[in-house]
Amino acid sequence: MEKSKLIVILGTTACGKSGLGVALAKQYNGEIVSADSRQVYRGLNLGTGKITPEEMEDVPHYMLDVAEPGESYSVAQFQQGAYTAIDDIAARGCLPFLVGGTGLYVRAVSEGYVFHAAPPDLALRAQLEALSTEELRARLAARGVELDTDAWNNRPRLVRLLEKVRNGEDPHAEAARKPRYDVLTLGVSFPRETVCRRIDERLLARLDAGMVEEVAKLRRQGVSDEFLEGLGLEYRYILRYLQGALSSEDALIDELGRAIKRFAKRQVSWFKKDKDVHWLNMEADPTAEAAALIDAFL
RNA sequence: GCCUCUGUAGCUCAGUCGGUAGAGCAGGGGACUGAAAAUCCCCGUGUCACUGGUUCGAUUCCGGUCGGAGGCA
Repeated sequence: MEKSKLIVILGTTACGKSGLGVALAKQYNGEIVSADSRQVYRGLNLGTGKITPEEMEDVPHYMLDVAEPGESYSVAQFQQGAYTAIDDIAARGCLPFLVGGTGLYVRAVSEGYVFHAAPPDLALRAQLEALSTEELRARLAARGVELDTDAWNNRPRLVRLLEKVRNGEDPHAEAARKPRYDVLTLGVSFPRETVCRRIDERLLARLDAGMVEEVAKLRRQGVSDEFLEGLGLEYRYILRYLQGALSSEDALIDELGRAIKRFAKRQVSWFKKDKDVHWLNMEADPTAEAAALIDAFL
């Protein structure tokens, strides 16, 4: 059976992925599946830079607002939902676009990560979380698990390894993948200085638009500080600002701006590993260039 | 005008009881298949303001010059 075609649009934050996605979707009778680990949550809008209903211009979007803030959500759930949405779009004869900046989520779908038996065990995690890092390592060593230096102090990863071992999964087994789609990957990016400038501008604009209030509102609705802290970036730093740990709006802008830029760098390191990305020239006409690539692909 | 403090990595500063120097932030590189905007790993040569002097040797001590901050008048 022939695989259905999927257009992936990835890139760092604040580079115009959403807009490009909508423009191309309209041109190709397409629909959009978001691949963003924070935009899956309802009510996280300004802080995640989520596309607004107006900006969607009637192009259907999927995998936005599919979880309640505070709820645990994982790549595997995302992959499942994205597969369903993409298959449905293709079945109706439309062209699916996967658009997003969460490297893991994009890749889980575009490369078809195969997830194993061990699902997250929240109770076990809570229990392991209480142990010292040495103890976590000791337990892994007792099970014959070898650690590389990158994971040595990485507690979430140590916990996950233990979780896998607990489920009889071999943590050293090669990660499996079963590509489900025929993929064309387009990348949007700007030189670092430009990305930084765009990040700063967008940050100020969203602050004006009421981003702080969005976080305050979530707290009022009962979303825990712990959850907000764990979301990182906007939610983490605005929370700290509301808690008084960041003394002024200037301090907030300063720290949050830096954090977003650091994040953009991590995104780049994720994406540049992928050799099949067609990086669009943003100085010229990225939509036209993308359209040419899509025409050739289809 | 006088007095005191100060001039060290892009920024903020630490330090060398004299043997050419190190942190945080920024920056760079990387890992990451069920928390991923999370989490973690690696990377620091800079005329130690300039200039004389003392010394085997000065960024470190002494003098001067030029910046900066404060105080007195």
